[in-house]
Amino acid sequence: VPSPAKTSREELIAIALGLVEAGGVAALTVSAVAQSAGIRGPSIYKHFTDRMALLKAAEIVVLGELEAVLRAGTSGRTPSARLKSMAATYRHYAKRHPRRYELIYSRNVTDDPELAAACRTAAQPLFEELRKAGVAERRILTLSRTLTAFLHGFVSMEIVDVFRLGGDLERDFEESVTTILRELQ
Amino acid sequence: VPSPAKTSREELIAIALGLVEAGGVAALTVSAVAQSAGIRGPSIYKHFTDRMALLKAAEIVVLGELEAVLRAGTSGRTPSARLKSMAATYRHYAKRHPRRYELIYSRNVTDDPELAAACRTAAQPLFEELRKAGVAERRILTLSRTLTAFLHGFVSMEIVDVFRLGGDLERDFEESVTTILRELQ
DNA sequence: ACCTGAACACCGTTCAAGT
DNA sequence: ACCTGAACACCGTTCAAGT
Repeated sequence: VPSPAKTSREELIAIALGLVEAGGVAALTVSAVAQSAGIRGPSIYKHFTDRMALLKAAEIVVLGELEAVLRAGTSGRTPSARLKSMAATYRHYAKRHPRRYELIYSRNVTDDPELAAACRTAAQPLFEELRKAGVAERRILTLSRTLTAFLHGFVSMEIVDVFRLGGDLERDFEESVTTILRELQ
Repeated sequence: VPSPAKTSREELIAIALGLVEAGGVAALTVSAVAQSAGIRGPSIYKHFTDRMALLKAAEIVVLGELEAVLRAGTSGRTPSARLKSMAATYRHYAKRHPRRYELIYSRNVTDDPELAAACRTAAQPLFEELRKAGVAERRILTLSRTLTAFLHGFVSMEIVDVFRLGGDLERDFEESVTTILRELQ
């Protein structure tokens, strides 16, 4: 006689994301997820092997969301304009959802093939734009690394507020992107 | 009748750094530090207000170390060569001490004036080199942000091994730095 | 002044028992 | 098949008691 499911994998992931959004990665505890779902802590283990698996599932959702946001936020006529709008979109996503963003790079899970695939998917829009921009094939990987490293570094330092030295962050961000993409005329 | 001190603030910080080096930030527990120092967990609170204070003290040590390493590792005749060697030094420090590096950006402590001061100190060598390189004063803050954001982003993605797409990371790093510093003739 | 054991409220996780 | 309570080994932290 099976006991009826009070929740589902999908609902648990949604709850997990809500907890992260509200209180950061540390707030994503097995007990808190269970409580929100109306079950007891141990029951979580019927849906996920452990807390890390829950974290991983949430990370994959965020990476998919980021990809969609990047695609939707990229506009402009020139390749340069499109890449700049994509960079701005990346930054705004991270600033609007700092907890979700930090989840991606919290690296609780390492060396996971599914997560690696999700990372590549999230990076896809950038590759496509660089290709459309006519960047030489052997230059694409390098330039994408320059840009993603800068974007990740800038927004994570901004979220954490390392930039306490004043100045105009909007302007600095734009000038930085312009510097990095200078070769695109 | 005072009970004799079995340890000191300095020893506890050294132990804390050793634990981070060995097992990451999560391995820095109050009990583990206490055990290494030959005292019981609760006694830690006679030396530090809480675990965060211990973390903060360790972070400050690492930031000081980073500054010293950057100063020692910067060489070359031209401004461009000096900045490139500083960038390479930064990367090598992070790769050699990934756990210590991640401690700096783990951001367990936020909005702390002492920590902010230590961050500024660690960033000082870069400002000095940019100034020596003759970069216009109103451009220094922007360019330093471009470079530090890139450096932090690159090494943290490298540590975590997001770069699973092959290619030559050494070359990509150097080309990226060259791109960012292009304006230095 | 510093160290201690006992205690508290929390973790993640396992497991036998329920339905 | 899923949920439960009890249990375990861990956290960080407080506090009264020791010296």
